[in-house]
Amino acid sequence: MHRRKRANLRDVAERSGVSVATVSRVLNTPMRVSETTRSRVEDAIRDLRFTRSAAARAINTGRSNTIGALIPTLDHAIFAKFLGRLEQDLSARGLSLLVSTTGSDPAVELRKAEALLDIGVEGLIVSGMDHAQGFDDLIARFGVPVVLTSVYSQNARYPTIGYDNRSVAQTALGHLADLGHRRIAVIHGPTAQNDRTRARIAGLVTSGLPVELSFAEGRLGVSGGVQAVVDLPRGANRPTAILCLSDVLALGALFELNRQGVAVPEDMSLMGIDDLAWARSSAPGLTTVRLPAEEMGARTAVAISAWVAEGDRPRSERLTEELITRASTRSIVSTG
Amino acid sequence: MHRRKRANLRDVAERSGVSVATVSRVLNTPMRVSETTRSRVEDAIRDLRFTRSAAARAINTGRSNTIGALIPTLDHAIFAKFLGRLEQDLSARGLSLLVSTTGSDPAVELRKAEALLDIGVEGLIVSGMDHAQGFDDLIARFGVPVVLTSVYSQNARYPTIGYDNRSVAQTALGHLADLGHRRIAVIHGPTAQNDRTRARIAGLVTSGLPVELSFAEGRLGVSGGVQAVVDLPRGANRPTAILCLSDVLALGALFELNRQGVAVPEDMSLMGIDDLAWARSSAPGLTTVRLPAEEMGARTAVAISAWVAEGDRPRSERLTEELITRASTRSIVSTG
DNA sequence: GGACGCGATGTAACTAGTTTCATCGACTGT
DNA sequence: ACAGTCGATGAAACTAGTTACATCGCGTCC
Repeated sequence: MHRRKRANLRDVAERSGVSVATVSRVLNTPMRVSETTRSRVEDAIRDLRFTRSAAARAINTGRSNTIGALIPTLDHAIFAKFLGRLEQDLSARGLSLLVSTTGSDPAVELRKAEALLDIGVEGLIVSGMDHAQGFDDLIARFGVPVVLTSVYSQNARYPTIGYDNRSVAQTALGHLADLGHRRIAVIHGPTAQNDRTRARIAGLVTSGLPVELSFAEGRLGVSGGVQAVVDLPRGANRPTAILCLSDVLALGALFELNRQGVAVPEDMSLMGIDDLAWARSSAPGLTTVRLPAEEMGARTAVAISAWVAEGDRPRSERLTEELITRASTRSIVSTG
Repeated sequence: MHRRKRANLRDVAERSGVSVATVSRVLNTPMRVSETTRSRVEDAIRDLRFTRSAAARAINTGRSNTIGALIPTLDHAIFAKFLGRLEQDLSARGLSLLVSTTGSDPAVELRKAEALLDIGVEGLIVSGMDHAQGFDDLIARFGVPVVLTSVYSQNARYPTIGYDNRSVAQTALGHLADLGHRRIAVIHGPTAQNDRTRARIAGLVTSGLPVELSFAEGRLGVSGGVQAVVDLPRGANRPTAILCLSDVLALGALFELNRQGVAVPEDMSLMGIDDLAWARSSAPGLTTVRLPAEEMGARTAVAISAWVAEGDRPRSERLTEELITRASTRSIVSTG
């Protein structure tokens, strides 16, 4: 059975004995239609199970009520949190969210951005500062609002809504330095094509704090944290604290330290960045830097919807990170 | 500055001195246009930075190249995995994915389904069997393909692509029973409005295995697992194994057991369901039942795209779960 | 050399809505 | 009683494409 043709405005107009203009008014500005004809039209709409074609609306109003988001991956809870809230808050404003994942590959990002724009998104939400050559041209061609998230910068080409990644990393390192740690191992995800990780590392390197840092790069996931701890130097070089630039890495580190019988925080302080949901519940609770992912989603929803609906280009917003001190870190001198 | 009006087909036609039909042909069936005019038109397209209006295309072709997905939450990694793969594979087939989260609330689901259909999705992907009253009417009204995921059933109203949740739970319980466990605590998420959790519990209750089960419901998250273990009975009633109906609950349980100094698996066997990425890396590695979330995403992409493009209504597909034995469970008799 | 076929192109109808402008009738004010 | 105003409605233009059908050369075949 082929689906029978859906009723359109003309059908409704014919059935209710009015013009298409009147039907359109019933749908858009019902107060301008007399009570009697309105109810007649509404009956016809119900009888014919009529639904407006979104495409036809879009062609006239120029609005698709759709926003596109380009994110590196859904596999990382921090993006999932952001996206979940973004979707909710956009939905509350009558906008739907088209999601595309890029795997952190700028070429893929460019391709998917074009696909989203072709589909007709009214605005685009993109992670990070660095994008493929040609990205700006593409945006200019479509003349569509773009906001950058997970980063904050005053002089970016597009408004940014996010945190200052250098500062985030320094907040974390400052805590460890305050506790007296001087040899600190930093575990981070891939730096290639990830400006946020690079900014965090830059923040650490330029912190000016009296610490000696060693860096280990692993894949961004629990297994990356495990591996980095396996490779940790022993003996005199051994760090007294581990700073993971992402909580998932810290989870892996915690597992591996457990496996090795290294007590946290007695024998090793451990710290993450993100404050994922489990960080509060882990044993020991994970000291971390809370990134306001949900708030970022909420603010981004507000900003982009105002931009597409009223044309208000938003300002960049800096969301502040927060040090969350739990049981996984302790002072180096309190050993005795 | 107002964005200047975007060029349309007529503009391109005028500039290149051909009719709109010819321009349309250059875009859709370039081989039917002579080389010379084609390049002339292509130049005009480039000069005017012309891009087809997706809405206008959709109105004519009846295709929006968009699929909607309704999922309970993005906060749970199993859905994120599914969705990530689904998006990738749809994208490879030229389809974009509109994501809506429902928070497991059928009323919200219904509302969001309607929003997606209004926007013009060509197909809908929905989790689970149970939906709000009115859902079927809505689908019928739009006459749009729907596939149900995370569940498998031969006699559902729509094709299902997923696993048999009763069987999944029985696979897990069977493993514990085989190891000799007789008193088993089951930790699960909310059963209200979650047919999958209910199906798993039903599978356990009707397993016919010689076990004594106790059930604890908590919120679906790490903290839910923690709390359930805190509440675990002591003394003679104490179970010898814990079965969590989701890995996130197992993670919470593991943390709390760690905190209590209960050795896993020596003093307590622990098992999950899902096989999330970290389950391999945890200390000890988590015995679990692998749910093929990614494969589900891939299969769903294939099924729905064939349905919307060629009209092939897919059959339901049962994806099989797999027992993954790791270090968190051990035989009850091997204590001595 | 005229009919035939074919590729290339144009004209105009068509998709499903929104919106402008004109019209009509009823009510108000003088 | 007659102009002025207002609310309700309709006709038709308009959005930006696709596509069926018509037309126009041009080379080929008989």
